[in-house]
Amino acid sequence: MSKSSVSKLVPRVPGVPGATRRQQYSATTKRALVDVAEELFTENGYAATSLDAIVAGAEVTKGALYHHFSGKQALFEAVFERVESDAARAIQKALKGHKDPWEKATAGLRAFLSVVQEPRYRRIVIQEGPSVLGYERFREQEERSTFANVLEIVRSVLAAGQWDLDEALTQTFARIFFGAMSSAGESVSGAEDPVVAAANVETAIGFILAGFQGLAESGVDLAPGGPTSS
Amino acid sequence: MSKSSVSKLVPRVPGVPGATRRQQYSATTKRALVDVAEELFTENGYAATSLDAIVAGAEVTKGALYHHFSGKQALFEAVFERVESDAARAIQKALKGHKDPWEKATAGLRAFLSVVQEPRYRRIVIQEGPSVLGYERFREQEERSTFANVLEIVRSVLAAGQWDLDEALTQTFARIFFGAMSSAGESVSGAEDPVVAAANVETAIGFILAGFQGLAESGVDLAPGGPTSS
DNA sequence: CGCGAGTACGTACTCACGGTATGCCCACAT
DNA sequence: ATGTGGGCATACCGTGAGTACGTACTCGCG
Repeated sequence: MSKSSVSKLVPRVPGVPGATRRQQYSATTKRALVDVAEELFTENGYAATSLDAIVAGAEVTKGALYHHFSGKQALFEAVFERVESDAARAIQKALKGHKDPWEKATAGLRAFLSVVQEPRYRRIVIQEGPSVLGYERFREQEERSTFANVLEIVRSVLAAGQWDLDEALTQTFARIFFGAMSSAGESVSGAEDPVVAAANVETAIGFILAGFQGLAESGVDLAPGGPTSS
Repeated sequence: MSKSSVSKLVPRVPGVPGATRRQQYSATTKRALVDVAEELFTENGYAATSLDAIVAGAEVTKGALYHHFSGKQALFEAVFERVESDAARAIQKALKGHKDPWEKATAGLRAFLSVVQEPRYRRIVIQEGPSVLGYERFREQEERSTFANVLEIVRSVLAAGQWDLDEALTQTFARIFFGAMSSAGESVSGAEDPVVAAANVETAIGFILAGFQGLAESGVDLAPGGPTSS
């Protein structure tokens, strides 16, 4: 009863429904903190970025920071999650509209290559992520964002090849491709000419995919210890 | 003249030729520092390991540490280089004796998979390396050790397939495989049953290699934009 | 409209840790 | 035998993460 009329009693602000002024202000400073932290972490790295610099950039004090986050690492995690989810969204967007699994794969590849060239993704996710979060948390996070996309692509490709593998092997394939593309991303963003490097990567990966297609057409069976001639 | 009789004038110790007692003592403490640092870095990570703990473990003081190393990061680099060179040596040893490039590749794969399961390699090189050393230094180091081995394998495989690619594309292939194997190593060491996981990895990689062999036999040309059907 | 309550911060401090400055001691060359 | 410098120990400093506590303003209610 007393709650039913909340929408009238509490002052509302157009942008964010269901929030009081206090909550809005709070959310604003929290966002400012994450924004500034993302920028400074990307520029100077985690260790070299002091909380003082962050709160100064956000024009607040440490009291505010420690009100919203339990510490420096928690703040980093907030930044990390945002960068990761943005990346995952970008990739997912690129996947949409492709029905053919091979096209889907190349589209996903291109999207991933562009994501992996963003400074913030490189620095925060790839470079600092494992060290700051620890390997376990890092993998958990990736598992349900970027890696999930790769896994989906691999599934569709494997399905297209009429291969029916168990879950573990599928995951292994996905891991391998994920690592391959991460490394590929490095060779792109580290190159003096990223465009040429990106073309090389697409050629290389495309060639691997072509090998798969060839095997699919010739109806090779995929089982442990199978394909290798030894 | 005065130098010609050095071998008689300076006290020698059997184990290390050409070193005075002082130099030996010095080398011993330096080694102790690196040993303890490697252990603690592996256990608790870089940030969570204090210099006080290291010097206590090595039974020296910070004066000794700063005499041998310019700082914490320099000490880490010494540890890093040792772990990396050990890994490279192990892989190179596994490569010896194999003439057939495909056998060589699988042998290298197995060696790499075992290396990547060592806690110290995982923690110091993979997890902390990029963050502590920075991406540039990290890649420099890998370039001339572990990655060099992968590159060599890729070269021999490509040569066996009669493919003649330019340097950039070869490097790209090597990068991709390097990343693939790194990731594969994770899925092995992170699995509840590493033996099964390792078998899965070998199956997956073997399958990719089989795809290559298939393409090689059918004489596919490898050029930018070539193999993909799109 | 005021008023108690609690949220959202600000301020001032602590303490751990990386790094530095300085001095001592003993092996080593002469 | 002796000075000299390498090899280390000790004492100190600055920075920065985290904490304790104070304060003001918003909110919900009578």
